[in-house]
Order: sequence, then structure tokens, then C-alpha cells
Amino acid sequence: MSTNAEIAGRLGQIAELLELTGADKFRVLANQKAARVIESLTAELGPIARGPDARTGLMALEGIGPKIADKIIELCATGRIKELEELKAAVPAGLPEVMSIPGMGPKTVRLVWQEAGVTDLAGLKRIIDDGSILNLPRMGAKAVEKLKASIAMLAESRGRLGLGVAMPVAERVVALMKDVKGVEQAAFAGSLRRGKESIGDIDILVAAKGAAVTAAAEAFCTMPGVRHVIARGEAKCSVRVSLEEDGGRFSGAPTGDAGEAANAAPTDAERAGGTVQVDLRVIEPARWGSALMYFTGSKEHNVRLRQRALDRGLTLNEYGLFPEDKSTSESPQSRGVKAVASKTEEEIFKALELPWVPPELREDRGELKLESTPVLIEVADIRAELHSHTTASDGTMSIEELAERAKARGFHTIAVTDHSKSQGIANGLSAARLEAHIEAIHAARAKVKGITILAGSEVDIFADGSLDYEDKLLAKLDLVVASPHAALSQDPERATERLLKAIAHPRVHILSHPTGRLVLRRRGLEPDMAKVFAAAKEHGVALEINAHWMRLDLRDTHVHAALEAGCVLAINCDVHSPGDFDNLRFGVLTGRRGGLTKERCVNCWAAEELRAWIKGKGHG
DNA sequence: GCCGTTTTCGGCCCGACTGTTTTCAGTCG
Repeated sequence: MSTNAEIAGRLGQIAELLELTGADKFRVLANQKAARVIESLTAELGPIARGPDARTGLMALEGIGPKIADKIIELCATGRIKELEELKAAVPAGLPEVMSIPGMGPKTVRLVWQEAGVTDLAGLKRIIDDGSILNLPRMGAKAVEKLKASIAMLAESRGRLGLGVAMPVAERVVALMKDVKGVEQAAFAGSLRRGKESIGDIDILVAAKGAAVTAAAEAFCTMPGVRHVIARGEAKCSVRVSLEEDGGRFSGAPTGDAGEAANAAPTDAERAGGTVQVDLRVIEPARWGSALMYFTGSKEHNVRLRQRALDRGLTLNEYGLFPEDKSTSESPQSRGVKAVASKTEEEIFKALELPWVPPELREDRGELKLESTPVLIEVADIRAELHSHTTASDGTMSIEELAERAKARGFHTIAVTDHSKSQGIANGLSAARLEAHIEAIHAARAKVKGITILAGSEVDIFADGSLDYEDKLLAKLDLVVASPHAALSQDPERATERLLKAIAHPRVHILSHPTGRLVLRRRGLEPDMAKVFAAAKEHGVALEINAHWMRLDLRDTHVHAALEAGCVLAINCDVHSPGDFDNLRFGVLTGRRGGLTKERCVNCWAAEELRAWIKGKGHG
């Protein structure tokens, strides 16, 4: 049994070790690319690799040729890859960690390994402490000081940040940069603009000229919260900024989500040592579009765009799209060549004969084949919240307050879905309490006008796929949201059966946070998602993107696959307290990354359409 | 190690910053 994650992991290891042996960099690149491709697949490769046409089947995937196909087949058949074993034998096990130190690339690691016998982090520290590292070529006092600082930083900054932690920091910095005199534009770019679920660092882009350039760099490096200036140049600065994180119910707040805070790992801020790296680039206003594109990435998307430019006799960089001139190696911008396009992203895409591509789709997952700009879902399209909790279980609001808050957001419908009886720690409702709660919801309906309040429940899906209430009781509800909360490390086969059984239940409307994963913290279930999607399509069950930034479950690649399978989706905030409504944008970003449109999201439907779907499903 | 509407071999994106250097190698994004 080899999951895609395992296959990708092994290939990534091969790439890393190859780098350390000084192998051809394109061979390294090929393994990295294959790992990346496999990681974002939703269909499992295992069955293909064990099937009759394994080699052909695998080679149909981009980036996988005969050699890598054979490695995958070998792994699935024997549980190991000979090449990897050999590399592991040849490269000391501690070196990959040494290479993870900022400033230590493959060349330098090789140098300290071969010339000074360093085989792990302790060895590196040793030659730094005894000063012998200075005897190596290109190793001066300053380089060693930086290395020391990097090692110290590494201990406290390993790990990435959740979207919800990074976004407020980025927004604060952008607002600050916009206030600098002479700054014409400021925005965050990078993986944050693409809406990725986790962020390594924050990229800030500023358009300015003349005195404003240095003013921007100065303001950036001295802004509140800067703990350390890593680099400071005219056009580029890097700093580490203090973090404040509120993980809400996932970080030990009193309103624990079914006790999940109790076994949760340290918060992002804690793991990151309380800081995040923020990079600033200052560019001329006339080059805003090309710079924004460049720094938004993804890297793979950019490579693809550059290739496309070259195919058209053009060359693309962060300064613009230029005519290619093979007679010189000097860059077009330094020769004063006029750009074909540079001011806006739109004009550059147009010059490359492409529609503008929304940032969330720029992952080299086929977005350059789009014939027009897709109209993806937006926060303003959402008209209903279908997953929320009140004081009856572990929420902080009464039914009336919840409904008023939802109404204030412009929603036409709110579903009250408190926890079911087995969620004892979340004060889950017994059958009798649920009966009474349904009555209370009906009473609130009469009080709060201008919004439909649905009586629902977030019903636990047990490990065997059965539900936490009797069918007779479920039949009294307007809406049933079914979720896995416990037994989240069961094997993929059982997880698949579990979810399929829940989906097939005639009373279930929405499968909520289907895998139970927590971003950067917990893997959650790893069922055969293709089967889950096929079943959801068959039974008309909506698959939820839980909008809390620590869940984002379904994840982006699942969203894409679910849409391909013909499913409808839901984006719910899983509201426990008033602020949770604000997480909607993270769910929407994730939906957009998967190509979600408002037509395919039940929360965007008009009241009558939504009601008809709920009713039809309920009697189905 | 992958890939091919000019290729089954010879390509494979591009620039800033840093530190150690006198013209550049390495790292990073």
C-alpha cells in the first residue's frame, strides 16, 4: 500500500539526496517535479502501478517518464526503491537537515561534508565553534555569523503558517506601505495572494519612484513588529515580523471543538518562534503588472509563462514582457528596451494570447489552456450559512443572535446545526435535547424575520459509517450535516467505506469537513476521494469546504476533482462565535483554487432553489 | 530525468542579494 503522499515523499527524498551527491540539476528537477505532480493528484496511483499497463498508465502523467514510472512500480510492489536505498547509504542521514538551514544550499553542504567531514547539524556547529569552518573556500567571518544566526532561527522558525495567521499580517503591512508618501501601489503577492492553505513567507510589492523608493524600504525595515532585518537593499528587503495568533477554538480556547484543542500541536505562531519572514520588493510603477505576476507565482506557473513567451519570440521577467534578442546576454530592461507589456497583468496575459488568469489558479494545473477568464465564486455570492452552532452545544450565541448576525451579512438562510449526542465534550445534544432544540428553533423562526432559520444538526459519522441519531429523529430535521470527528487515523479502506455509507444515508445533505484534517497539524482521513465524489454525485450530497483556515477541508485539489466528478459543494463557516463568519473568505479562496463557480455552490443559490434541493434530498 | 506542430538529442527561466571576490559563485525566490 503506497499512497500518493508516500510516493511523492520518496521521490522528493531522492531529489534531495541527488542534490547532495552533486548530480545533474535537471535530474534533481525531474524528480522534484514528478513528486509535485503526484502530490496534487486526487486519484490514487497505487492501483495503476499494480495494474497490467502500469508503465504506460503512469507515463501518461506529465513529468513522469520511464525511469520514474519504474520507481513508482517498484515502490508499490516491494515497498522500497533501490535507488533511494543506495542514495541513503551514500549520503549521511543528517545532511538533509543541514541543507534546510537558510544559506546552506547543496553546494555548500557538499563542501562542508567532503572537505570538513560534516555529516549532521552537530558537526556543522562543531566546525563553526572551533573556527575550522573559516579554512574552507568562500567561508569568511560574515558568512559564518549569518550561518550561526540561521541555525538559531531554524530552531524557532521551522514550519509554515496557516492562511488565517499570515493574512492579517500581510494586510497590516500593505496598509502601512500605502501610507508612505510617494508610494503609488502596494499589495501582497506570493502564495498568500494565490490563497494557498499554508504560507512560508509573505511577499509585499510596492510601486514607487524617486525618493519614495528609499522611504518605502526605510518604513518597511523599521515598521512596528520587526524583530530582525535579514537583508536590506534598494529594491529588496527581508525582515522577520512578530506574530500574534488566535486560532480560536483550535488553540485551547474555552469553546473547544470536540476537544480537538486538547490534542492539537503547538500553534503556528509557537512553532514559528513567533515570527514570520516578510519580503519587500520595490518596483517602478510602470512595471507593476509584470512584477505582480512574477511575485504572485507560482514558480511553476511562471516557468510555464516564460516558456510561452519564448515560443512567441518574447522574454518575460519581473520588469516586463520584451522582444527576445539572442545576440546579447544583457537583460532587456538594462539595455533600455521598451516592454511589449508591463503595466498591468491583463495586458501581459493578452500579449501572450491568454485570458487573465485569477491568482488562485496559477499553479501550473492547466490554467494556460483556459479560453476565457473563469468567473469564480466570490464572497459576495454566498447567501446562506449551513453549518453553525449555538449555546445549545459549543457555540457562544443564542439561536436568535446567530440568526441576526447571519441576516446582517445579507444571508437569506441560516442552518442551526449543533453537535450530536456523542460529542460529549462539545455538549452534544441527546435525542430529547434535540427534540426540544428543534422546538426552540421553530420558536426563533417566528421571532426573527427576514431570514430562514433551518433546524439542523451536525451529526457524527461513527467509524463504521453509521450516524449518531436514529433515522426517525433525523427525519424531523430540515437539514443534516454529517461529519467525522473521531477515529481520524483509520486506514484508507475503512475511511472510504465509512464516508460512502454516510453519503448513501437518505437524510444526509452535506458531508462536512470530509477528512477531518487540520492544516499543518493533522493528516486526517485519507479515503479514496474519487469514490467519495462519485457517491456524493449519485446521492446528491453536497461536499463541504469548511472555511475555518485551520480546516480548509475539502482542500483545493479535492475541490477540483469533486467538480470534475459533477458534485455540488458547500462553503460553510462552521460558526461557533460571531467572528467565525469572517473565515468565509478562506473557504472561498480554497473554492476558487479548485475552480468553483457560484452555480456549483449550494450556499450561493437563491432561497427557493436551496429549499428545493434540501427538500428533494430529504425525501430521497 | 523528461520532452518534442521545426527536435528521439540537446535543450531545460531569470534576476537580486550577499560575501568573497577583483569578476563571480552560491542561494533564494
